Amino acid sequence: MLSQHRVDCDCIHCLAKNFPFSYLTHDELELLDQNKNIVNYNPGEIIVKQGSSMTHLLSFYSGLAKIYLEGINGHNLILQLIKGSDFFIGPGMYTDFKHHTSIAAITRSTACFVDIHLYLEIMNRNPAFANQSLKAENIKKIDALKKIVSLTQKQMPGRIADALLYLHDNIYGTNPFRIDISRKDLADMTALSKESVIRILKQFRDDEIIDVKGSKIEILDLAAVRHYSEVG
Amino acid sequence: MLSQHRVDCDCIHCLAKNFPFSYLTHDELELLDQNKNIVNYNPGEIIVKQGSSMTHLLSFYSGLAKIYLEGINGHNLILQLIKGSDFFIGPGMYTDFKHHTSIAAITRSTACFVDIHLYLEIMNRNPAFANQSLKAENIKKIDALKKIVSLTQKQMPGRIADALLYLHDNIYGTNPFRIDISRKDLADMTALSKESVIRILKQFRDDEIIDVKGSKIEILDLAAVRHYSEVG
DNA sequence: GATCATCCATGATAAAAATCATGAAGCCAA
DNA sequence: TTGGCTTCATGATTTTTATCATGGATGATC
Repeated sequence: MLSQHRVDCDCIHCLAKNFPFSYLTHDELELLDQNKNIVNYNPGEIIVKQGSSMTHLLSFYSGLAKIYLEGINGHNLILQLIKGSDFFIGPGMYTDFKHHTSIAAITRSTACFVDIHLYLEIMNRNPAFANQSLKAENIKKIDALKKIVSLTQKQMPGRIADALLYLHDNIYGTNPFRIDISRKDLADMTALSKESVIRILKQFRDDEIIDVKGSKIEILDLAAVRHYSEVG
Repeated sequence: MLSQHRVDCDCIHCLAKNFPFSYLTHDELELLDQNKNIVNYNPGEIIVKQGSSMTHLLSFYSGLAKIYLEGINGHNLILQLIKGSDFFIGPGMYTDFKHHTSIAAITRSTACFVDIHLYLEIMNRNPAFANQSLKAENIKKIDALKKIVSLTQKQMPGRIADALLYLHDNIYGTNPFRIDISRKDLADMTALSKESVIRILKQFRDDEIIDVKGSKIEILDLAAVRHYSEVG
């Protein structure tokens, strides 16, 4: 049944459009194509495990997955969601060459793996691509700083507002949107307990800021959500 | 009185030893040397202001400073301390070319500024240096991930333990050590209130894990501190 | 369609941490 | 030395959030 996934892709047409791969030459893309490795995943399956060796880089092809930190006492913290056509380089690159986060599929997903040695080779001979990779990494670092502020300086309504805005702006892009993640995942995104998540969602619904029906969420008052996000 | 600071340095002898500058050629170091800009700061003075344009990069020459995020409602969060010979590239590099953190002197400090265009030029023509810069940035990103875990999943004793270990291992390197930062700064490092910091320090002292006399801190039971750091 | 498992929801309670209030101690400057 | 200022310290109280307990809804499986 996994054959329903489309796996016959080539890097020239797939990666060429994506930042930072748009800076690669045709030859370099063909090199990647000959060394790629496509894998399908069912919901819940682990794609990358924190602590394992970083032998390949991940170009996420389709589906939805969560990038998360395995913390203390079994607590996970979801750093970001990743959807079709996102490229992922972990911070273990150039340092200890281990994965410092885990990635798990939320929906059925397809991922494309690129050998890390090939990536390094291309990095060394294509400075423009190296610069753009730096840029991509720094954007993630800015996001991480925002996340630290959100998680340490905002209280529950502000953090839930941030999660709702993230899902709306970055993942689904529609309103209403149907979330594929559980309340537990929302809790792991906001570093709250799942009961607290449910309580704030109920409070937002009672205040007619959002409408929640199961997994379907509609933002009724975007300005109010943004306000909660800003004041904390 | 600022003339007490030594300001007659040259990049060839100063930067050549420091990662990632050890990967630069003699000519490149001379280029830096001709374009450097040395500034002295008194305690409390702002060296880099969050939100300002990133026109120069900072090579911290001597003293002690704090790199912090200006958050919500006047709350600051100290990400790291920076001491002599540390090089600082912010995540605004390659993205919006703005500073996303502020840096303020804690003790009298001297900083050396490098024009960003020059840095970018060297990055483009020296791939080995570019790779090492990536490495330096990724090490900071790993630290940021650890910080997120510390601040979101550990409670007060674990976070204070982390701060004590950071000061001991990374900043002062001696035991006992005399901290230059206030209790308020410790609070900003751990995202706690200053009263809570004082209470945990007192608890650690009562438990004979540390000895605190004003700004002098001695770790009496390093294993206990590490244990608090690990279990949260 | 009954059973089981998982997720969602909600109230009651407990724990964690912030805030408030108040002094004490240290440090300068006049 | 005195007064003023900042930092440090500590107890009382309140706020915030997690945990616990329980029940309902939903969905898959046989």
